[in-house]
Amino acid sequence: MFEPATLKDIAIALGLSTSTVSRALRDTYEISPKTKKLVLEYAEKINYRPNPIAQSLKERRTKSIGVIVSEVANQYFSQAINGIESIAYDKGYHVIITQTHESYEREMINTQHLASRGVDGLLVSLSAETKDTSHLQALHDKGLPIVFFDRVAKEIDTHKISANNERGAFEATAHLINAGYRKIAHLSSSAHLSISIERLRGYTAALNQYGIALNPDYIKNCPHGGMFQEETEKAVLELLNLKEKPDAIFVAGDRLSMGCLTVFKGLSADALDELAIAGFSNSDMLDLLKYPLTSVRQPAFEMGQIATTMLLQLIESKRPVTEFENKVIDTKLFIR
Amino acid sequence: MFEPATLKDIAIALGLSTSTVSRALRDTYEISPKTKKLVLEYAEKINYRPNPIAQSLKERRTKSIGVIVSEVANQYFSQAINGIESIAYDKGYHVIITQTHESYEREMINTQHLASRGVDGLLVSLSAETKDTSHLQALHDKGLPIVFFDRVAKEIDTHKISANNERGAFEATAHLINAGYRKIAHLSSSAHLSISIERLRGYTAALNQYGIALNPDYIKNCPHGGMFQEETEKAVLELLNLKEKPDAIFVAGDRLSMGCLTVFKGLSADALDELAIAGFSNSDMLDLLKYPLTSVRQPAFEMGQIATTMLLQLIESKRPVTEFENKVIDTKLFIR
DNA sequence: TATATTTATGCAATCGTTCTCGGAATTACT
DNA sequence: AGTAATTCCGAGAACGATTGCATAAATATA
Repeated sequence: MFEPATLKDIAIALGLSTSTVSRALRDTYEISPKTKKLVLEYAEKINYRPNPIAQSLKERRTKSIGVIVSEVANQYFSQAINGIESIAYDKGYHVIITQTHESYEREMINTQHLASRGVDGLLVSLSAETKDTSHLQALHDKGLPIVFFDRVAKEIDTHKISANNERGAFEATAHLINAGYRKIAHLSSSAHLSISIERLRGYTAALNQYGIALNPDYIKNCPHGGMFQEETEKAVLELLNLKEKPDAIFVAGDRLSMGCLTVFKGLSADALDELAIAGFSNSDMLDLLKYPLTSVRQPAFEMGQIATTMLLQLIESKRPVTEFENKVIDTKLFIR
Repeated sequence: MFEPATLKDIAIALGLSTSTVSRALRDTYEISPKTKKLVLEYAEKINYRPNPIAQSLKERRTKSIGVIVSEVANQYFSQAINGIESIAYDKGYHVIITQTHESYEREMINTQHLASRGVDGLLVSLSAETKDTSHLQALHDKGLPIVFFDRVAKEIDTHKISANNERGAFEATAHLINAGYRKIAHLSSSAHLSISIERLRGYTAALNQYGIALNPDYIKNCPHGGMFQEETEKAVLELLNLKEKPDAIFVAGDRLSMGCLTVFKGLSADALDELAIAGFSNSDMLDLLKYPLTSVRQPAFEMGQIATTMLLQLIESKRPVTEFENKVIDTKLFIR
């Protein structure tokens, strides 16, 4: 079986003590250049690698960060993860990705799992089901660095980074209005998520600004963020069956946008006649779609990078950080 | 800061030794029921959790498996990862996902990283660039369990699971032939990948069976599997600029299929006149595309599950396994 | 009652590192 | 030459959990 060399092996081979070898490898000043060279060369020769587990045990850190997202099979998150990795690997940190599939229970399990596994920090985007964040609050209180991205917990005081959801939603809605639509519905994820609240705010602000009355019937929520297509389908059909049928829909999420289009596909052409759709999406296949989807795109990669930079800063800070940042980044509108 | 309770804390609190506490918690027969109860209740009360790092150091296993894929922002892989997780988490294993972005160098780095981090096993799908698999062979020789999925290394003797690429390719090509196309091109990933070889074989077999001569000009490879759109674009345009322009293309990969369609989008309608396309893809947005794409879909989730089951079997096997399985699973054709 | 056996617990080593001490050996200074 | 300062290195204790071995106490046996 697989037996990597240890400090002790080197020490014995060179007739030194493990302390000396350890110090030589970490380039401490108290070791003579001669000895250092000897050790370094031998270590190189036998391809010595310090055992990260022993190091973790000793140093009480794992050089790894945990990521909690709803699912990787989502363009926004997979792009954000790429951003996270790009920074983390640069700084020598491992990234452990976990998925909640929008379930509160899985979010708690994953949180526990990562915490007990001893990650040095957490990058979290809340699940659609999550209303109570005390599982995260508890860890944060115990000193575990946490940074929220995209779907943030407003009640937890830590670094947060999100897109300018309100403005993005405003722009998309305004675009629909400017294109002549007046009966604009809004399809959103679960109502309590930060992103849902902000996007709703942008939507209503746009209606307001253009003097369009808000119709409560036009607002539909999908508590599972589109994880269950039936939920999306029900919401869309309810909208289309209103006596005052909307002529446009502003959709608040990637998965929901796709779900919505999928519902459309099953409908006759005249049911969709002149029905416009705009929505948040980070897919890069939108140009290939049959049905044109004006999209609000989030800078996912950059958000991942920034979140990670913030987290590593928290992790590597000497003294406890008490000033927290709430960074907001602009989205981009792609008209189709 | 965050100081979890240790065995010692319990031992001191109850006036016992750490060994007794440890044994009580692991329910050893030599501890009296009285003491066990005492320890268990106290541990429960203070919410004791054994330190996994210390356990790993002692037991020489980490209860984690490493996954190497080209990228998670790929429907096939994200679905496979869901399958992997579903099994791994059930059995108490962590999953560490890494991405190669189709780069050989990153594959080596990730492999090293995971190995030194002490994962108990590896689930690997090779990068498009990888020709030499000695980095994996070396670890396998040292006893690290490895299971390949999708893009397998034929020269390494271990469990493997892949789709029936040859038959899938055959069916897709045959479908194009049956639909009346005769000048069928083939766009593929890097030529040395197992999946490329098998899909090419299926393609040629279909042509053969229907008595269509194979035209070498019709076969184009993209060494980076579509990671660089320019590469894909060049290949597609070369095909379309042939004097004997193909009337259909069979595409061997998910990303390539999308890349191909993206090229199409930039072309005039008559350049595409009667150009059919069929390809491997696990996207669930295909029905929403402007351009119909007949797809070969792999059972990604199941493949992830099976690969993980195989890996855990290797990991938990008492004696070294020498008989390896090469599992092949059927794909499914979706005609569009 | 004296000895053998069982039962229940503690001691100490171990996994691979890091780091605090302290102590040789060498060099510098009166 | 004798002392002080410097340079270099090793012993050993952590980190938290597991486990072989020893041993005290309790019980059984003669």
